[in-house]
Amino acid sequence: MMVASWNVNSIKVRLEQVLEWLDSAQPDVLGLQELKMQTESFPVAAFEELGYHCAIEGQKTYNGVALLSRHKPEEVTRGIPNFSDEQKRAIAATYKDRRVINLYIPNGQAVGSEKYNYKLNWLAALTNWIEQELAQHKNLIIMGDFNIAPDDRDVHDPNEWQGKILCSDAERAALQKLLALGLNDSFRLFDQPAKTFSWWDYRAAGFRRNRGMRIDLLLVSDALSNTTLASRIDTEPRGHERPSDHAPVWAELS
DNA sequence: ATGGTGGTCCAACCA
Repeated sequence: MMVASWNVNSIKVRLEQVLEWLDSAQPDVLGLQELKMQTESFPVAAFEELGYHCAIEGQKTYNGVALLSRHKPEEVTRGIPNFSDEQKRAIAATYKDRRVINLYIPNGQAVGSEKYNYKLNWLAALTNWIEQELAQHKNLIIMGDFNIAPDDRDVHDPNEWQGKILCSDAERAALQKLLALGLNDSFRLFDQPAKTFSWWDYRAAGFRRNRGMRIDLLLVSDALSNTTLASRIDTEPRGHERPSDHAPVWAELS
């Protein structure tokens, strides 16, 4: 089973690139973030033609997440239960014996800002929810744009980013608290090349200079860690014309 | 040099 995650930064602009990637990579599940489109406008027919079901949580202009899948989604959950949020950032579904959660975690703008506090509150609500999900679903996969670089290996220049947004102690501690529930960063279950990133700023030729961060993650529950066969980042689409600023990340599970 | 690019949607916000 191949699972993948991609922040597409507008599904309208990136539709052809996503269809092309699905056709070549053939994942069983693909989580998309930053649709920037209302649910009713989502191009369902284009994905159904490739044999994918769609579960969508969209909104106008900002945010928005979707799960595309070979199998029919069951038990679809939209948003974090019992957490009031205008911003559409979470969707979950069950496929056979596996629960998949797709997240677009808030960016947080700058440490100490109002958006940063929203991010930390969001992460606290997420952790409460995931604790409940894990109690019900041993086989849990959490994917998405976490907007957190787990540690300094995931940052092109750790000194430059020390204590800044995506790297601050409180964000990293929140991620560690989530992992401590019984989840694993699938990428780090394997040897990986140094300086492997999933996001590069559009500005200042970030991709060409590999000034990136690894902020797109695929977490697998303890029950699934021994069944995880590979976890990679496909940087190829980031070099396309009119690319998303994020690359797709994927994992293969037995 | 404290910017820069890109998406949404047309002024200003978000990343």
